Amino acid sequence: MTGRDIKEACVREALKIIEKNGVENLSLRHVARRLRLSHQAPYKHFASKDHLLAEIIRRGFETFAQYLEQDPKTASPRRNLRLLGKAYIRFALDYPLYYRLMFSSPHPDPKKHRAMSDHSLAAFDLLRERVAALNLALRANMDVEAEALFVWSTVHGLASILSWEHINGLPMTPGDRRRRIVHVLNRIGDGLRAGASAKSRRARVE
Amino acid sequence: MTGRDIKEACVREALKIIEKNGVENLSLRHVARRLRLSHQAPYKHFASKDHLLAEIIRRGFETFAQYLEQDPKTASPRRNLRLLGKAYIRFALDYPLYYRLMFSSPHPDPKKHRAMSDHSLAAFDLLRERVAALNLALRANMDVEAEALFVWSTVHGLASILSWEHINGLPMTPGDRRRRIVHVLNRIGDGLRAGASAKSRRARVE
DNA sequence: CTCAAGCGTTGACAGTGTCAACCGATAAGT
DNA sequence: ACTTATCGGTTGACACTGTCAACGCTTGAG
Repeated sequence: MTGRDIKEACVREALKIIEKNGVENLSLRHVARRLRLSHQAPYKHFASKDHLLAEIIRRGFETFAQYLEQDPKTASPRRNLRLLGKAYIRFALDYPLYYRLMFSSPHPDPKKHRAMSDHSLAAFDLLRERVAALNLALRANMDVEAEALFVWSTVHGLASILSWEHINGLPMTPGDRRRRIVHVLNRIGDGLRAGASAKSRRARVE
Repeated sequence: MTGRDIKEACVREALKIIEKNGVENLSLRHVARRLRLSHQAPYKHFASKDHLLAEIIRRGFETFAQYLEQDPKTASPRRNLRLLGKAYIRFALDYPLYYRLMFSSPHPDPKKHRAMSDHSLAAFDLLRERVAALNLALRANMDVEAEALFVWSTVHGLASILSWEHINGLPMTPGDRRRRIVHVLNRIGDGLRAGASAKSRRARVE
């Protein structure tokens, strides 16, 4: 084993350690020990501990992007938006560890962090775009930005709660979970429908 | 300065450090140094670093509970639910640091952690109760648990995004922010309305 | 007056991130 | 083909961390 293999092995081993001991107990020396290498070996592949963490999170965003873009673009804007939401949730359920690292952990490295939040912003762009498409198709007069924030909030909140409970093992059968996810996604649709039909009365009593 | 004062000072100083350097760079020795005490002094008041962190988070949940319960109970269940949502958001905006520590950080101490997640569950209970009250008042036939999860998801997601951006300083004027918050809360109401009027067709095409 | 407990101290130890120096193999340039 | 620089591994050292152990003062209870 040499070269890029070791880099790969570092990432893999780091993920195992995070999964078992939590991200706050990750240590490069531990990684090196598990790989039977000297404590400085990982530094030949990552400039610092934060760089290793950043790489892990980067991969998280990578597969996240794959999830979000993998869904087929159908002819129905409404269905496309829903597929995006489902993909988002599916990612959070498939990779709760990644999800928590990406969205519920103190990020490292303000410089790399820029690249990450760019990724995150790209996801939001995708969402905004689909909301805009829906708006166009319905000939409605949505406040696209605000509507997108609503969708984003709900989906992100649901994903957070699910990935949190997924770990915590709160009592919720898979059937229940599935049903409630569908329910929440339905409510998003309901909200948007209401927004689309209420064309001009943007200002409402608070 | 002695006794309980020092305990208080530790918490205060720890908060300052977290605010400046992030929670992952908090160290008891640093706290002690800033207080011109020996490195072991804090251990006379907190059994471990995690216990200090747990105390900080506990206080977060405490004022969180105050926020959620401070709003007056009006006669309108709908209004009550909305007030709860607003209080939730207000807390996240007033104490973004607390909010992130409570909901977006690796928690310490699995034993204390039980007490914390109890607090969090208590908040969810309050929400569920108000949704149930709304359901009763409307003589609707909601799936209260699912409906509450919808509300919880949206509010929590919005609060997360806001507290995240609040730190990150993303371009959003206070006016915009206020308007969008109102918008999202309106959408929650729209979703619930749709749920209340669709009494029996619980199962819908996914 | 004794003495135990509370609360501060110093000292030590293992574990951490990271800098510096070293060293072999291997690829490049002359 | 010989030099040489770079890559990727090594050991050693440093400052810093959490935490245990032992020590001392101060003070209130018996």
